[in-house]
Amino acid sequence: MTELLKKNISSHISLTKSEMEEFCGLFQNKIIKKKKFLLSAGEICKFEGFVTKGIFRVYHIDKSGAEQILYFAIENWWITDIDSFTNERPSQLFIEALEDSEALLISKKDKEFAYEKLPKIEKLFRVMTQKTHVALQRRMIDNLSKTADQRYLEFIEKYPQLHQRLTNLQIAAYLGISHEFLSKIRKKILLKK
Amino acid sequence: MTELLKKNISSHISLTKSEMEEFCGLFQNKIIKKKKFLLSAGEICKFEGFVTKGIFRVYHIDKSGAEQILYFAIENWWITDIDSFTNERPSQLFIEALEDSEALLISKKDKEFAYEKLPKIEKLFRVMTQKTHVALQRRMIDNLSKTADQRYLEFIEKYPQLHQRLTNLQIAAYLGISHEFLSKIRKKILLKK
DNA sequence: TTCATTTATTGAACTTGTTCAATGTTTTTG
DNA sequence: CAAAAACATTGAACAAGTTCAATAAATGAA
Repeated sequence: MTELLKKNISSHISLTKSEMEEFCGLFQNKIIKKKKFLLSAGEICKFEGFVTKGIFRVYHIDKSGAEQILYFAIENWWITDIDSFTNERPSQLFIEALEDSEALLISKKDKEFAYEKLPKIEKLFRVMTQKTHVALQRRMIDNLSKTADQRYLEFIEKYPQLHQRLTNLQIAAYLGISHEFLSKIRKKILLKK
Repeated sequence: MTELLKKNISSHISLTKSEMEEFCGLFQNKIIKKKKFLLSAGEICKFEGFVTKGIFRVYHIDKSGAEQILYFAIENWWITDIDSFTNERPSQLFIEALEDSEALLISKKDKEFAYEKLPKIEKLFRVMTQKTHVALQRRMIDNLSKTADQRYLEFIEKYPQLHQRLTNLQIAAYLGISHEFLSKIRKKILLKK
């Protein structure tokens, strides 16, 4: 059940077999049905999770009720509200399953235990956070400099497997545009082909 | 000379006096004159830096020649191109001093030495990267959901000391709008007061 | 299968933001 | 100090993106 997790960890750092077993033993499998929430705004995020099945969206709802999708997570991706989890403060985010999904969760206490006992775990999360940060920097630059057309085209090119599983409403909330405008962009692209 | 650095580190983790001395001893002071570059796109970023004087801008130039500012760094902030530094690949970013500035720099080799010898340093950079990442997530959400007016007002409110040292061109490049439009926003705000 | 709900498309009017060009202001630098 | 360079403002025309409302299409639940 933790095969995918082990493979993921191995892609970042190297652990001995027993270290790997010990660390992965700290995770608990959780099944989340479509449209159910792993986290809601206002709660304190009690877990860091690794997706083994399905797909999640991590999003924010602003004062006017509009949704902004921070990221999607499919199999082999990690999910958490890093701010709420590390600082134990109420989350501003929602994490919702978009399909029947499963994730392996680790609690804060167990994660801290791992940091103490296995120094390489500290490295694992440093490296992963760095990579996530680099990706977000790129997205930030793209959002500052590119039109919605370009961002949409690059999104479907970069995540072909992902965009097929999403509605246009969700993609629009990720790109930061209205779904009506996304519909117009899609039409324009179709006409050009 | 490393007083500010020590204080900064202490705000994230606790080190013994000798650990602190050893780690801080790995940094070299560098003076960068106004309009000079600490890093240019195409180069491999050889340092991670801590600003002790002045101000830097970290920015990207896109294909059409427009600049997007990823962040500013004043005294007590860290600067690097984390992607180029960790993966030793050509940078896409420029780091330029906007005033006569100084920074304490650590090389990759010395930083890796510190990771090996002082496990707490691993924690230091994990924690710092997490905080930076949380801040960038917030900025991403703001950029997806707020108008330029709101983003400008929040910027000057959040960084009052910073915005006074910047030109409107630089603030516009950070907010992702043209400087002409920023000028119009400023006028509108003045009229309202 | 059918009815209800969610999702997608379209058009028209509107708002936000850009571009370009001209002009004035401030800052640098020789 | 004077000249040059960089910065800021403004207006007009335009492009990008939103909002609202109507309709069609797809999906899901009973």
